[in-house]
Amino acid sequence: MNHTEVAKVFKAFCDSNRLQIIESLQHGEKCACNLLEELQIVQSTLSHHMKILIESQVVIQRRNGKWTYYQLSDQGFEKALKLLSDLQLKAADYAPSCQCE
Amino acid sequence: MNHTEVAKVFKAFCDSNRLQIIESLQHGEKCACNLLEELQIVQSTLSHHMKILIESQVVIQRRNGKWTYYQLSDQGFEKALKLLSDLQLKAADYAPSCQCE
DNA sequence: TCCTCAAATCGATAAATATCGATATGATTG
DNA sequence: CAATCATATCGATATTTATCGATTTGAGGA
Repeated sequence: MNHTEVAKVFKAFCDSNRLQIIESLQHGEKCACNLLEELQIVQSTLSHHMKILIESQVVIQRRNGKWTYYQLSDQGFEKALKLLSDLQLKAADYAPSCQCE
Repeated sequence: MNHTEVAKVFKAFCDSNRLQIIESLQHGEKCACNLLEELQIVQSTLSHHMKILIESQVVIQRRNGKWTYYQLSDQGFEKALKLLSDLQLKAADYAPSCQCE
């Protein structure tokens, strides 16, 4: 996974509205209309954010007739958590400080 | 911690250059001059990214004379990991799907 | 004290992103 | 099939962010 793809995952958590959407989905599935009621944005803006959340894989969508339901993806979160912990300090092979001079 | 503050933490992981800096620091402390050699950016741009990384708390800096050293903060990463897992699905009190109709 | 050098800040510009209103798409209903 | 409704896409604009060159700041050394 290259840097651009990793960045795409964490982009999910870099916007206030997306964080609010994620929190709203913490307790289960919701349809777009419910999310729209809770947020101070119009429908096209919500659609934009949902697309980013789905691309980051932390949200999955399910269509039922003319309604679309969204829910958090445990798998997506595990993936993000793994990416994050992979970025952490590798204490085992800690190298000496650089010596500029 | 409000949404804007949470967003600030994850902003660290949303840019290719910052991800490269983090990876470069995985094996220990480095000074700005070393980072500058590795990246295809000028000094002022590096300084900009280091500021964002420090604000996100995943990097800490140490000044020694005229040199500045940067290293990853385990504490900062633990904080980010906790924030991320706190955003995850709360399976315990899973609510029924919304019923639009 | 003056000069040098590393890092931060400033100012300008380019690129990316968020937002909205309008329109298109695609499924359901009458 | 035509109308309706939920969602996606489009086009325009505003805001944010990344980037650079130039300047400032602040510590050391001559």
